Parts: sequence; structure tokens; C-alpha cells
Amino acid sequence: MNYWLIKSDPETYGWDEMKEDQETFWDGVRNYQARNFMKLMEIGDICLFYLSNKEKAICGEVVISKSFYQDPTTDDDKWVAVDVKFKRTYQKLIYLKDIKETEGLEQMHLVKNSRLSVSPVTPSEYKIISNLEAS
DNA sequence: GCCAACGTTGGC
DNA sequence: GCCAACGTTGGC
Repeated sequence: MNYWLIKSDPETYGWDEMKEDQETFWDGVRNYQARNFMKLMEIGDICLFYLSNKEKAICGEVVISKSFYQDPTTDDDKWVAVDVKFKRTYQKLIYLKDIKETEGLEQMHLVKNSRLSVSPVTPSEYKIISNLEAS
């Protein structure tokens, strides 16, 4: 089982919509690096849901409910989508600012390459983030 | 709203 | 195949 971080602009698709839909497909990724990570996602993998721009915080978790398939929003077979299911809302938002200040998280793609919309999270990073949520 | 960082495109 | 120009993203 793997951990990931997926990014969404709340203006496009926010956490409230995710919660209401319960399940949705994650499409529209047009970046090879992100696409390659999506292809590695398996059912049951946990994705941290990050809100860019306005919030700049991780707000909860979703679970992969279907592994990659051709992105239905384009004819171009280069691109893929996955299905994700709502899991839970964090007790508090974990802000980018705090992530940057936390030891052990400075190597995260989110910190080093903020433009990558899908990125892997290591088990130890996941654990540190869980601790931040509980603290 | 600005701008840095990054990816992509296209001319040579 | 190189690299300049351009577009997009996202933090500030």
C-alpha cells in the first residue's frame, strides 16, 4: 500500500464537493511526471487531499477505488484518470507553512516542487503528518 | 497581481 | 538535438 498527495484548486474542485460526491474520478492531469505516479496507484492507496492557492493546506484523505484508465475527458490515450473515494476529513487543516517547518517533511514534492499535482508520500512522511493532525 | 519555476513547443 | 520563447501553475 502506498501514500500519495493530490492537489486541487478549490475553485475547480474543493473538499466540499469531494465530500458531497463521496466518489469521483480524478482527471485532467496533463503532466507526464504526475501521470506516471497515477499509473502506480492501486486500489486502497491513501491520497492526502491538498488545496492549492487559497487554503494551501491538506484537508483530509481519499482512497483509490479504481486504478488508472484512459482519461474520459480526452481522446488522447496518453492521459489517465483514477477513481477516488472520500475517506475522512482531518480534525484540522495542515498548512503548507507548518509542513515546511516540520522536520522530516522538507523533502516532500509539495515543498520542493510545488507545481507537481500528483506526488508520492513516504510512510514516514505520512506518519509525521498524522502526528501533526493529532497535535 | 506579481513573478519564479517548471514544462512544452517549435525554429534552427 | 539544442535552446529560446512561451504558457501555466501556485506561493507570496
